[in-house]
Amino acid sequence: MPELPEVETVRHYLAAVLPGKVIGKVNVFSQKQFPQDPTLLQNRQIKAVVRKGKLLGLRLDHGQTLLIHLKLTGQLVYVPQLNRRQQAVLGHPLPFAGGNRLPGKSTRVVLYFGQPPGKEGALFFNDVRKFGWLRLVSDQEANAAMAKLGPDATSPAFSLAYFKKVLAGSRRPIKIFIMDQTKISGIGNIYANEALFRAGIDPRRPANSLRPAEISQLYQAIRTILRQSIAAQGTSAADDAYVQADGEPGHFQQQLAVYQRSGQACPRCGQPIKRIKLGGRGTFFCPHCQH
DNA sequence: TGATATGTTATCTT
DNA sequence: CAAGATAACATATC
Repeated sequence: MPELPEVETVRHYLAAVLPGKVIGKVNVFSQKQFPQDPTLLQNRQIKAVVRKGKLLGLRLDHGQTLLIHLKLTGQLVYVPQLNRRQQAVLGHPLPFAGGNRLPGKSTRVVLYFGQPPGKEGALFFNDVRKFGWLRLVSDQEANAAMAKLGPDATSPAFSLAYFKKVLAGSRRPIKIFIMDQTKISGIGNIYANEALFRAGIDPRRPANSLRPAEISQLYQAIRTILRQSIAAQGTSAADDAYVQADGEPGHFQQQLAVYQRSGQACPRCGQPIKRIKLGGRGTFFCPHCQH
């Protein structure tokens, strides 16, 4: 699942290779996901790669930004060298993209860089479930879209004081609350479960029922988990399409304590991890350690 | 075969 | 009116 650490890992990689490159040919295989005229991107130079929460943006010249959301199964893979048929061959199969060749079965949009197309590499947007999207907007519109999101969970704007304030105003289950992108952006199902385990808090607790010490623990847990996952290049869980921008999986799945571990031993107490549904979503926790 | 998983948003309900 | 709950989206997998 591309959540904050996964999107940040992709952003970090792309920020090292894309700025300065000029978009040449653009292929759109799924119009629903990029409904605009592909030629609008032609001959445009990439200036920077930005992110807030799970939303990515390629800042272009002419005061425009290509916003990208990976949703559930989106992948952004950059390949520096293409063969004569404009194909990329990776060292190993790409989960959900249908093998190790790009474009593949689930490739939806391709941006080719340089002239002839692909001479300076290509960026492949793959997405099995077609929930992800690309949208070219003005910088102002991009800023507005990002302003609609709550403070990024890794930014200073997400302060303990802010967290206390917004929690006080909601009776929703704490797990659902911390996944609300308008309150805090970047936390999805994996890290909501992991942060609550680390903080020892039951995911069903009403947000406004947390005591100051618990809020503090959860705040620290969120920051720690996200930092550790970014350091591990994100989580490529079971049945998860997430890969880094070079096509390699992340490593944080090795450190997961509860996510997708129902029935297995809690790493702290050894009791089995339980799975319930909250807001229609899978929720994993240790009934013995989380209250 | 049909239930399941998932992030976000539109829409419905309280 | 606002907060909260739920359906819808797409598709591979079990």
